[in-house]
Amino acid sequence: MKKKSIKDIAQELGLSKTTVSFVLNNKGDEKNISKKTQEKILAYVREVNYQPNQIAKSLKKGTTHTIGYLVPDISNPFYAKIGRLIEDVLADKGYHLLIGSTDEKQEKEDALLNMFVNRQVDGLILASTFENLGMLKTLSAQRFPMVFFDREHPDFIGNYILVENKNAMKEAVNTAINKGAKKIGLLSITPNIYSLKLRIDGYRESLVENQLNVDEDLMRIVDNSRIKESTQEELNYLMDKDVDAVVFTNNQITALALWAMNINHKDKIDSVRFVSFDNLDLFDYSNPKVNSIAQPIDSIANHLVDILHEVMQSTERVSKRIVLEPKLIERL
Amino acid sequence: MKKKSIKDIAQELGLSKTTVSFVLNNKGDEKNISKKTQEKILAYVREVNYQPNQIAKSLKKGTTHTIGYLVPDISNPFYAKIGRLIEDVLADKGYHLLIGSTDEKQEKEDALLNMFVNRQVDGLILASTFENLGMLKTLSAQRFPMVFFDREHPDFIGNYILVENKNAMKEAVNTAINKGAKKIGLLSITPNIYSLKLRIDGYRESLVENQLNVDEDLMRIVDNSRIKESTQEELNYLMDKDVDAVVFTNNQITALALWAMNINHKDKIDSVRFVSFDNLDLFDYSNPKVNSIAQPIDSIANHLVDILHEVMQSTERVSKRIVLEPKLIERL
DNA sequence: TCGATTTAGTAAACCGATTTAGTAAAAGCG
DNA sequence: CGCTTTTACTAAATCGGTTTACTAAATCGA
Repeated sequence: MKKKSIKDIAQELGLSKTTVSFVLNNKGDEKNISKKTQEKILAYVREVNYQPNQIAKSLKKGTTHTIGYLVPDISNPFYAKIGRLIEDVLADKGYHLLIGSTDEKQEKEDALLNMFVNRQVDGLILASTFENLGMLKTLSAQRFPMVFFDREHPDFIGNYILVENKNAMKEAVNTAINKGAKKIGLLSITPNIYSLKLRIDGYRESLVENQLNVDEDLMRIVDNSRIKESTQEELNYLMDKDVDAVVFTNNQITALALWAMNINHKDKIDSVRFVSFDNLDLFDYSNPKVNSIAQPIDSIANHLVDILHEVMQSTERVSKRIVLEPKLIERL
Repeated sequence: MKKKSIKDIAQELGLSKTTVSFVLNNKGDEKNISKKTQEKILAYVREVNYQPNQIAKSLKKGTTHTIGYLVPDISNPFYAKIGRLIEDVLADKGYHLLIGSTDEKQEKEDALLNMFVNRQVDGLILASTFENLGMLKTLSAQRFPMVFFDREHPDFIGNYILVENKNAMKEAVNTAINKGAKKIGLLSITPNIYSLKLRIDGYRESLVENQLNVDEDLMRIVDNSRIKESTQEELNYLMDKDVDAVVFTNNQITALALWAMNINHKDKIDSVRFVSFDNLDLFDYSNPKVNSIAQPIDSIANHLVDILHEVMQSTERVSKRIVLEPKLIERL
């Protein structure tokens, strides 16, 4: 009992494939198929629960109703949540997600981009590492529908949904200073991404504005390839220097620092102030609590889908850059 | 400059589609295509960076190298992590993931299953709610390659990768009792899933074995449809009853309870003992800390892919049920 | 030297849908 | 009644690959 094709249906009803196809695509009236025949087809199709082969459809139509979602790591809560929100919005429109995690590695990103293109996805939503602009520029030149988020590259023009990085970080650090912080360290993953640089700039500017000493030695960059151990080491370094606050440039490093803090510096948990770019629910009940800059994920997801949809429709080139305001969540 | 097809390549080289296809599929030698021609084709293909259309390939071959991943919520850290691990293992084999979240809703699950089948995925990895056995049984009867995890249904025979639920929970509760807990509450999402029932059974059995009073009133089921508020209410209830430990049946509810605890019962944080089925990294630095039953996610992911692969290869029906041992992580 | 085999390749069918271009019969019209 | 139009439907091409069945030329073997 293999799956029925439209050809089978047509044969069994003594009609042509064409007629059946027309009716199934709601073109029965337009194509002058009699009500009776339409009814007959629909009834039969319902009876045998015929399901059209989407692959065949895609081949002919050149559209797959599939969107590629390319991020550094789908299991990072930020990307996972955005992914989930996008999934829901897209599902309403009949689109589904093919996913790919790059681990920030260019080869993986390139391979995945190729994979997406060969599978004829209708569009891409991506948090690219922007290490290989060539490939992205080629796609862009071909008008391949793409919308970027979370990260941007100044040399790449495209559709971006971003959040304000520098000012949000500045404001968050200002708040920490107002609450009494005087010696503020920074912990970041390697800032190969422009957004991270901006976040670090925000930290710097806040210190300057508040006439605090900008000490490069308190700005620690962890080694991405051994991120857990490296975070622990760098946090230890900062705690040894007796900082009274630590600023983190993304949620991943904050979570790791929380872990390290509970292992090595339980005594200082109540005396140090954590500030994180990106929010995590757990900051509500972590030890220590964390002040965080929460990206408006619902809004990001909605904009991503809206813009992508717009790009997929329109024939002209569109390049929108939408910058959303994150929200500072104060917990201590 | 539209994408080149194999037909274009053939024309441009003065060869037939057949020859080009043979060479591109490494059948050049077998099909007696001369070395010279093979070289010519390969060189040209490299030069113009020809990428075969996977959709066309899929249509002809009847295989898409795509696996469907169906879970209640891809943004739940447990499913997200398993998803990520599976993604990596599958990518090595040239497979990629199409995802779908069900929100535990049967209609969504059915729609997604249909979607997966119509898109001709080669296999499914699923944490089903098992509310509509009909659809699953139909697929199973058609030998559709499926592997289930996280949840099982006693009336459905299939491939399962599970963890020991009852005994693991019993052991975890035993440990809490040994450390001094005497009045132990339980908080669970609606246990419509067999695994959850088993976890609750484990809790019960531990109480019985330790001659503690089994008080149904201390076993609180939250309302899934307003899970956040309901968890808060039920936690309040338990705290009012002065329990000295709370057992949670999955990570989602534990995280919510941690949040509620920090809002309403800060004073009791150090005097209450949390035990959670499912681990979360954050339990290392949450307030309070949480003893958890960690599922062996790497092992689960590897088994899922292994078994799925096996099922996809073999023509006979296979039904394996693999039960892995979770690990108790003691943090307090 | 002549039939058999090997070499090197191709034409055409096929996967399962959509879509264009067309036809035969019925209906409309003056 | 004869011509046009409409109705109701279909044959065949197409999307871009793979695969089967075939052929012409070169080589082999006795």
